[in-house]
Amino acid sequence: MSPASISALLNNAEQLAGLSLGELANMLSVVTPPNLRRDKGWIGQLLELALGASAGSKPEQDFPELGVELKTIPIDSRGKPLETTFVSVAPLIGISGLRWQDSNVYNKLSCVLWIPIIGERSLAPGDRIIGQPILWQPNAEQEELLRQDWEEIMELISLGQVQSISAKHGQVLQLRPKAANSRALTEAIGEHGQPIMTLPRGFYLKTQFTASILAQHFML
DNA sequence: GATTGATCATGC
DNA sequence: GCATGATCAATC
Repeated sequence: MSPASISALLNNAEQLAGLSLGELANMLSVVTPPNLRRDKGWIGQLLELALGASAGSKPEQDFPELGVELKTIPIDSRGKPLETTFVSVAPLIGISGLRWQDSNVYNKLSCVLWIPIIGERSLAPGDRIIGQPILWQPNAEQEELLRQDWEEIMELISLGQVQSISAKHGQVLQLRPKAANSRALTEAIGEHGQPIMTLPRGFYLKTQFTASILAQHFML
């Protein structure tokens, strides 16, 4: 089921455009939940199944042979993203000397197949519509913004300032909790260089940034 | 209404 | 707990 080339993958994704998620779920014999409250990853997993992404929880791209990451993005009827986009968990220890080009963020964002999902929050998941896919690679300006934010955040983490980093840091990339709940803990660097336990964090793309990516392609 | 911190499901 | 897939929901 895994596509042999990027063009095949893109073609497959284009065939899905216009379908509702309920229709796609029926085709795949998947049950459509009434809401996403307990199924937050349902849309992403449905599209992974439909496009033949290698399942599993490996810290890799969805199509490692193609070097492509698959991401669904919820948008309203005007094409504006409704949510930030999760990229990857942030390493909090063992990060000295880690370079931007060796980071998980760089790897995952080097080539992304965006699948817009059209529908307001109030619309039932099964009634939301799959939009036209966008194959994106960051241009020089976008990569520079990402790199700057990543380096600033990672430096603060390495200096033991992780607990002072809020979602306000960064222009396009932000660091926010990424955990089962607020009681989850993981090891990090304290302000005096000592080990501390803190909330696991993840990197997210701000909506303004993803909106610019979508706008860039809508104008083509 | 946008943003930020919190949370849900699943398979190791 | 970590990594996958994200959205929820209280607060600003």
